[in-house]
Amino acid sequence: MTETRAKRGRPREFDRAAALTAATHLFWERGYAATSIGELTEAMGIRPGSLYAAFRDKKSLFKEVVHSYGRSPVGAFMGVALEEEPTAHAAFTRILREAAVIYSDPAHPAGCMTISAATNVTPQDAEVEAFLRNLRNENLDAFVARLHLARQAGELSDAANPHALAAYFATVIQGMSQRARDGAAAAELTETAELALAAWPAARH
Amino acid sequence: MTETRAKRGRPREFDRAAALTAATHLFWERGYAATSIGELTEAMGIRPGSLYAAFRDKKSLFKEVVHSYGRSPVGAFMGVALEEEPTAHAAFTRILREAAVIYSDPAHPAGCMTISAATNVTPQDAEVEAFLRNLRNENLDAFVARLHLARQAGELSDAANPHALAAYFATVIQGMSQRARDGAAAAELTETAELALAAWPAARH
DNA sequence: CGTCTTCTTGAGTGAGCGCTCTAAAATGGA
DNA sequence: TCCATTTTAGAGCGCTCACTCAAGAAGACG
Repeated sequence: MTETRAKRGRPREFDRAAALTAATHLFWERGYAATSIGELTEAMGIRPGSLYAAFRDKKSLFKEVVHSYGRSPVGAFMGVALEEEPTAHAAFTRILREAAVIYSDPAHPAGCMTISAATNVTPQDAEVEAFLRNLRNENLDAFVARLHLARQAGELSDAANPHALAAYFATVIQGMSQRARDGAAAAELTETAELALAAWPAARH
Repeated sequence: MTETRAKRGRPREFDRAAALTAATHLFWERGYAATSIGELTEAMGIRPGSLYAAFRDKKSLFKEVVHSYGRSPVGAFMGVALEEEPTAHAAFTRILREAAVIYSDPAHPAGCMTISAATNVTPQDAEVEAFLRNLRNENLDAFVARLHLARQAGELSDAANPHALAAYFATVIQGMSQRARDGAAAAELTETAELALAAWPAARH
């Protein structure tokens, strides 16, 4: 976070970004609650004291992991597609097709971390669960906003329901993440994406 | 399980079925790992010794909970629809519409327990995760089988892909469970279900 | 050099976990 | 009545958890 480089005192001996990447992999694979400080310190190559000095505590580390994940290509592809594609139909087509490939990419843990990393949680970790839930709902809001814009622009008929469509696509995406974690490969997820796109109202694209 | 009633020895003082229901509610709400023996015994109204005497251990209790859940209306509605409906289209239409209502029913925890109760799990609880994953994949297999039958019966064109369709519906259902746990109400889930049904190939129903 | 600041190390904290044990209590059968 | 059997209550087992602390190490600055 605070990247005030090389001031006074003993310099940090480990690569903070690399440690964050290692933590990301573990949290993504197992989720927040099922990942222990012991596993984290081992994967990050540091001792507990260093972890707490650099990242405050487990919750703060997790939140920073999620933020950096959200700025990575794998975590940001939806927002990028919404921005870059000229039409809503093109944006959601791209989102679903990319999700199929990204969620099943064996280069990293399956699925979307925001969707799956904090689903089974004790009451004292409820804050973490709510944190991810908010991100998911913000994403849904972005879908709704984009589809409202599309309707105003005439891409969708006035009869189309932006909220219903947005919720539908969010549902499919969350389901695809689950299927990826259950072992579904890119081929299956791509077929699912194509079928899901059949729900797009009117064929005027 | 073994319901050998009233043999010798001191009779059990608590209602085994009621205790199982209380455990179901907790596991459904929080998941396997985030539910402690202490919370279970309090909710079930018994002491740890009684729990272990009656249910063996935490894993066995959870598996029995899942089995009884699978035999309840809320847990068995998909299999029932697949059996009772004369056509695959009718079956999947009913499944999606019922899921919308059941997953968001405030009478019990949101979503499907089989989908959400063991997603963030430590390596030593991997068996529990695999147990639920197998149930999900068996459900997917049942979808595939039903759609194969439908194609043979001429309900679907030969060009239709039973596995792709089955995976698509499974994906939507798992996504609906997630959305329900994020607070989606029956109205939204029903809209999602109707949109999802638009993917059904050819309009010959 | 000495001092200040920060990081690293390794031991160790209290709390909560799943689970067990002992002894008393409650039944049926001999 | 007495014994065999099973359940109960309650204390407590060993272990792991997230987290802390004291002491030393490594740089910057005077």
